[in-house]
Amino acid sequence: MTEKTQAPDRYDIKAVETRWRERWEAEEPYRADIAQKPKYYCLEQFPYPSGHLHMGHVRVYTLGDVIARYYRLRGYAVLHPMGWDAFGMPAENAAIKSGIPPKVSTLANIDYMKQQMRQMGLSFDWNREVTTCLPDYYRFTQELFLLFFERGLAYQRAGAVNWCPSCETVLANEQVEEGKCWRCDSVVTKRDLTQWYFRITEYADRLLEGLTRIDWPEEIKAQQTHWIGRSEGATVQFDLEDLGDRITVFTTRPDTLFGATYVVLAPEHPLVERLIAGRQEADAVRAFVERERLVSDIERTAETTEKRGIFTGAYALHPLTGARIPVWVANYVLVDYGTGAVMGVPAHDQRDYLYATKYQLPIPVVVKPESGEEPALPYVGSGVLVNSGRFTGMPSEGAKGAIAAELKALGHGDLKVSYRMRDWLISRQRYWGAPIPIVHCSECGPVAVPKDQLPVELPDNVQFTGQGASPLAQAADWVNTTCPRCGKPARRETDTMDTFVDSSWYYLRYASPHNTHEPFSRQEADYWMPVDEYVGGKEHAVLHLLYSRFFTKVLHDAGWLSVDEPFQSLLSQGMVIYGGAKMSKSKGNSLSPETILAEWGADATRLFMLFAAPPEKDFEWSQQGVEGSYRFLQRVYRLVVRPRGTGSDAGALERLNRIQARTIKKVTEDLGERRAFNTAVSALMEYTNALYQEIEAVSPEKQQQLLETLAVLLAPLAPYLAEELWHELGHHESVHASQWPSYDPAWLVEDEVEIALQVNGKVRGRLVIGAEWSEDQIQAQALQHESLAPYLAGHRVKKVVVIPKRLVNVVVAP
RNA sequence: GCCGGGAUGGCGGAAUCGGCAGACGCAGAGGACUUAAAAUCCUCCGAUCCGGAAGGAUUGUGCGGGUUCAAGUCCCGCUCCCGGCACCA
Repeated sequence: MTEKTQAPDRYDIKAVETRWRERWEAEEPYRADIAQKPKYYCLEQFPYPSGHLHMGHVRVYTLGDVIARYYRLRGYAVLHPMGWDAFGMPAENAAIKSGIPPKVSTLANIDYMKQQMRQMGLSFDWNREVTTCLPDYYRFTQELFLLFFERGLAYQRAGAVNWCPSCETVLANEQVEEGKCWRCDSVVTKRDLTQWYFRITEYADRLLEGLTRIDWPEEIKAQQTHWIGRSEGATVQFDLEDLGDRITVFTTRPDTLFGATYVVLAPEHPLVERLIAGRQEADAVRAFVERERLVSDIERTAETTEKRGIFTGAYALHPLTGARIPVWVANYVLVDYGTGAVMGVPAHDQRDYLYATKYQLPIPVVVKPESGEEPALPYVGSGVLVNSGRFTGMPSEGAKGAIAAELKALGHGDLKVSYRMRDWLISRQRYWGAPIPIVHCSECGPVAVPKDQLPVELPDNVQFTGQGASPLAQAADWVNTTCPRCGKPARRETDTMDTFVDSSWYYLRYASPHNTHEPFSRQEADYWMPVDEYVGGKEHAVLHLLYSRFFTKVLHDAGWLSVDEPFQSLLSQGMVIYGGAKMSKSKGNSLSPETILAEWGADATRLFMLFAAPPEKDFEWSQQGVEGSYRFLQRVYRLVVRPRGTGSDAGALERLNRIQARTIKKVTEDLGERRAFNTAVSALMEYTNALYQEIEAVSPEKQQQLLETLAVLLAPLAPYLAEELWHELGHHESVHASQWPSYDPAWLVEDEVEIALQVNGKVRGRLVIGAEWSEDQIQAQALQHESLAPYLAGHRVKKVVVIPKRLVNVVVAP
């Protein structure tokens, strides 16, 4: 009995999804075009093509897709593109193992992942796909490098850098987490190397200021603010006794200057060697410096590490008192923050206090609390200056400026702002990245490759050994070239760029993906930018998200762009959890999107991810949970296709009109403003339940209209089923090209409301009131209501609070 | 230590501007349909107590205070959990 005369009670997910996927791909309904209507740029962070989507990708692309589909239905010109962050080490490491060239494996991975995205029903405009490892993209990455170079924002510098021994390359500061490589977790060591940097510190204040103008989660803004680490203070210069030199320190507490009893240099400070030359302390200091240099960064910068130091034998002169104070070298001073030197003020700094106690240096108090009592040491608060020459008696806050001014007048210091953030180290000693477009000439130095010679393409004939320097260095016929300026023999730069450079501007390339003569056109970028909603993970809070803001500001300054912030709003989604923990292969709790999509289909998978938690919270996958979403979709399907009776019950019609209006309003707000997709889904469930209750009591025309509303509201969330229902309802165009429903606000106004009757705040009864009732009328009815009688009898009514449409609270004396 | 976020039934979560806590779903219980099961449909479902039941009382949003007619929501003081930073002068 396979014969089916009635509508089936379930739909075949695979058949439905295949049918519409094929049609959508043929018709390309998601092409973004500049149009005479408001634009909406919805972007999700593009993936590294590892070979397979993971559940985190499924979540982030679902969230973005809902937003994109919603705004399309609202009539916006929507840009919703996708691409590939395709340079990076995994492909190169795979090449070392397997011999398959990175380009080959990467492009194959892209093909597979693209097919997975198509299966998920994601509404990307594939005509705008960008792939950062292809020359038609990275030639512009190189062009942007040259722009930075011309503007003095890209420069080479020698110095100690972070080196990941496992990745065989250097890392930027942002890419070292607790002393370990962000990618592979190896302990990072130091190397002295000449490397390329982007001068992001020049934009520190603008990066801070911009945060006040964008709609990002507090959490992410706080992380960036802290990373930038702006700190207002002063420099103070201490002349060295018997030497022509001076030591410059940075302090945030110039008010405590009179309490400085010693000066400390970082072990790596360039002055150390000059200070000790010829002194009896020299050998001991050198030995100390050598020892400290070997200590790893994690240990070196841990707060709990014991403070160790050594006296250099040299003395400095206090700039205001002229006192002789000893110069030390100590492990707790960092060479790359401030000036790499500090003044030791033991009474008013925790670290200096510990140090001075250990080495028996004097600890004079120069700030006392307002109350005048003796402070417990170290006293790091503000107060009034004591023992501070002519500044004695001054409040410490005011003394900061006064002392800095005095120093400036004497030529011994000035006000100064320091930042924690360092310049961005972008060189990588790896093959699979965009080559830095520079030629090194022995006559002219580093010379920019002229624009018309871009791209500097990666050579194919290289060996991947994973050893030593960039594999590019071994490609002799590639490395050896001529100087673009003088024509003499020269060598190409063999380092490639950090892949974060590629991803710092991809959102602009989407505006002009086929432009062959510039990275993007200003006219197109100005139409689409800024990104209205950017969806991605929190792990990029100070990496990609900071770098992209920096790029946008530089391009704005160069006149290439009108905006100076790339991402107006940021939706930062939580992790996908399974079995109580973040998924990982090592924990054996990973879920494969392939299996899940095959079992439940894209719609149920999407719907469950949206329903089970708000976007920014972690989301736990559960088998029973996705079953619930699957059941709901089947229930909706049955509601639409099953044979239904009809009727003309005026009460039912009114109730259905009301819930229809309420649902449209709720789903509109939840998708559009609140991004509360979980409550949007629950509203649709309630609507569906209500339709089940009494849709048969109204006319066929009203039924059609109620169900059409359901299909359109469901379209952003479950695009395949919505399309199927839309066609079941007799339409021939796509539901995704239809219009978001509107509602008559009159239906939101209830003409009868049940309110709570409280006595002393406790609910004791209920009362149905008419919308037109006055407060007096409500109060009168409430007071005579029989349910309150036992509670009012024998008590004096002190007060009656009437909240229209909510409750009446009668306050009685005990 | 500092910064940010959080804590609500057995579970995920809702309560958007101080106004009836627990929407919606999951799990569970009962019932209908079925030869049976699945599926589906209907009902119940914070805790404690009273009651045969209908119903009622008390209590309840991490803890302790406070403001208010009214607090999950506001204020003060804590506890614990998650995330970030961590000798940054």
